[in-house]
Amino acid sequence: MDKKPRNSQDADSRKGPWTMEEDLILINYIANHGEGVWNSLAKAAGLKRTGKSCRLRWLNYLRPDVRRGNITQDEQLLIMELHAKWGNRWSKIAKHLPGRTDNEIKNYWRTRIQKHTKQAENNYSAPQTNPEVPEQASTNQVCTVSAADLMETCFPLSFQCNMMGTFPEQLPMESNEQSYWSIEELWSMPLLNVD
DNA sequence: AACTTTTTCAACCGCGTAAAA
DNA sequence: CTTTTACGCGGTTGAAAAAGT
Repeated sequence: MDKKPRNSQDADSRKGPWTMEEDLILINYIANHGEGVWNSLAKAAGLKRTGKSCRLRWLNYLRPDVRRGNITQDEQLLIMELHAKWGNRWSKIAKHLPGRTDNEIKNYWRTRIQKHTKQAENNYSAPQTNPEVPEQASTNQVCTVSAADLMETCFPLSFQCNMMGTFPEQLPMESNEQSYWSIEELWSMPLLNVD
């Protein structure tokens, strides 16, 4: 019957999906005043949103340089490489993928990569109750096969070396021999030479 | 064509840390 | 120096879309 025993701060802030009006207000405000200082920005712009919400909306969606949609093969591989190195440091990983947000990469990893990793794992070690979690990149990962292991298993060494140093924004793409696999091909690979 | 299950992804939450008071 | 407030990050959720039956 009553409302917000809130901190007076975000007393009655809206939640849920952003409307087009809200988007426009935010875009317009930032165009005129710049981004940052999100709490006061939210108020000043007249948005009934928390600063947090504004920040997220701007960073992940409205910012002019966000690039959403299809992750390229290069990006897939880069994500795998960096995740193998750093674990779930999404923000850090995102810094190496221009236009991609931590949120998107995190989503991508969980839905497209982690799922398949688990599947692959189950395929070669089904009856194992508690497989060893490889100690990996400081953060706890939910997946039990690290991307590093997977890479090791799936990629020819020469290719790995190729990737690790300077990641190819432009590698010889259409060379005669296959240097890349699509993520689908990748996951369908046998994984049997893991003992 | 209608219903059910699965997948995707925008947005929320809590927590740790940094900055301000 | 201590307390409060803001920020940024990573984990998680749930509605909508897509895929399956």
